[in-house]
Amino acid sequence: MSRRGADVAPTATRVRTPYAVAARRLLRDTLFDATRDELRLRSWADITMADIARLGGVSRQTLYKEFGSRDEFAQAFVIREGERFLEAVEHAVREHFRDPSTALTAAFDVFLTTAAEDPFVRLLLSDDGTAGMLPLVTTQGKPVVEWASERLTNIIRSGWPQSQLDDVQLLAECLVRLAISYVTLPKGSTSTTAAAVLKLLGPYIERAIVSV
Amino acid sequence: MSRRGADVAPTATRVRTPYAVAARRLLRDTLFDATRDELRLRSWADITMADIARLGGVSRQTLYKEFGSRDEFAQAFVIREGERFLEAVEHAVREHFRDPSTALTAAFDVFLTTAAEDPFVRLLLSDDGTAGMLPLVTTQGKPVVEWASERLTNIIRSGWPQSQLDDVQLLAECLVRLAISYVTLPKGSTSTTAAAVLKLLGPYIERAIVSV
DNA sequence: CACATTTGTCACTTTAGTTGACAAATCAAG
DNA sequence: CTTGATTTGTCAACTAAAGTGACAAATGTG
Repeated sequence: MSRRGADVAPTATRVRTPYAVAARRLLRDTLFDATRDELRLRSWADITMADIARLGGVSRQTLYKEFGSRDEFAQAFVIREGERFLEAVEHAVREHFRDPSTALTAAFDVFLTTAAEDPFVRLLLSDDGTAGMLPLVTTQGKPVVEWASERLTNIIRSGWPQSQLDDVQLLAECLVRLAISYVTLPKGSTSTTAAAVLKLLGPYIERAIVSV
Repeated sequence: MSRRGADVAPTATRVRTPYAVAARRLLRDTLFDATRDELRLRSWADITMADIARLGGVSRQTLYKEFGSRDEFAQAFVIREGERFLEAVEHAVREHFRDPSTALTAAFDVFLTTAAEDPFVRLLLSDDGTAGMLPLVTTQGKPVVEWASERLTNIIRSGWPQSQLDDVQLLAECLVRLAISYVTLPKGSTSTTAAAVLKLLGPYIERAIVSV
């Protein structure tokens, strides 16, 4: 078993997550989890970087090395929390990948429902303003919106590959923005909202996605 | 939030696994998992330490640092695999913690069944002799037996705290030895075997565990 | 305004993991 | 049973990751 190049035999070897990669993810997850738990007790403003490091069993320095600053950490944290919703959305879309309209409605509904029930989101909304993390999905929400839009774009494109990229990007970004808006400021039931959004975007979808 | 001594407040703070600990466990798990998968393709004798390290995405040296030698690694691996069975056993015991006899029968049965269905155990038994890992649970099985005995002792003692320690240790060790024996060389159905063992050990249990 | 805390950064130490090398043991082939 | 190749186990030297203590600058808070 010499150590040159393509070793042994490529016998359908499943891609194994190498330790180094897994360890990095573990580090991030540990810190994220610590933060989420701590957020149940204290507001984001009250939690210092030193706290997070200590709770994760890591030095403050490693925390800063992994995430450049307090803000970056918060961004990453919000995105990680958001991933849960995007997974729900992805699932909902895949169940209706033939009919874009139904898919949109189902996905939007699922998103709003999941979000409304999520403890972290409730915390985020019960926020009195300056103290918490709310700005991270609104005034300073650029990274989150960009991330979610890209994620959603991929979901849509994987279901409707014939669609035009920029059309989908536009749709995805606006959907993300609407979703955030309706989560932070709900109006009516989730299904009503979903139906309304479909009414609004249905025609565009008809043109850009369906009839290509 | 000064950084002295017992910080903040001991507000029922759940014990969070610190990163360093989790990372170490991750390292071991990564290597164990790699080995288990590889064992489906090649025999233990054919798998070199270099292979394991490479599959785990780690240098051969770290592998040796974590486990002193090939043998120690194998021991640890077998024990990790065995942990699954002990969990099943623990569960079975806890369901009958009032009646030792029933607990024993159920646990023994569950153990034999779980083991018989386990892919790794099947591999271990389909072993032609010198090539595989079989010696690790028999002729060189001291660490495994000791580990399993201690584990089982704790399970029993947690259910029957009034029992005498050495009585339980004896019982546990013999149960472990019998279990290994009946796994490697089955005879009759699992329930028949379990009943037979109960018949054998029932009187001892009656004396040592029940009537104290 | 003055005081205390927190952030972000730096230079330094320690620790974990990598690399390449090597003798000794093991094994396969002739 | 001897040769040659492979593998094991160990080493010292190197690199990367994390920890430590200190500090100025920013930020709050009374």
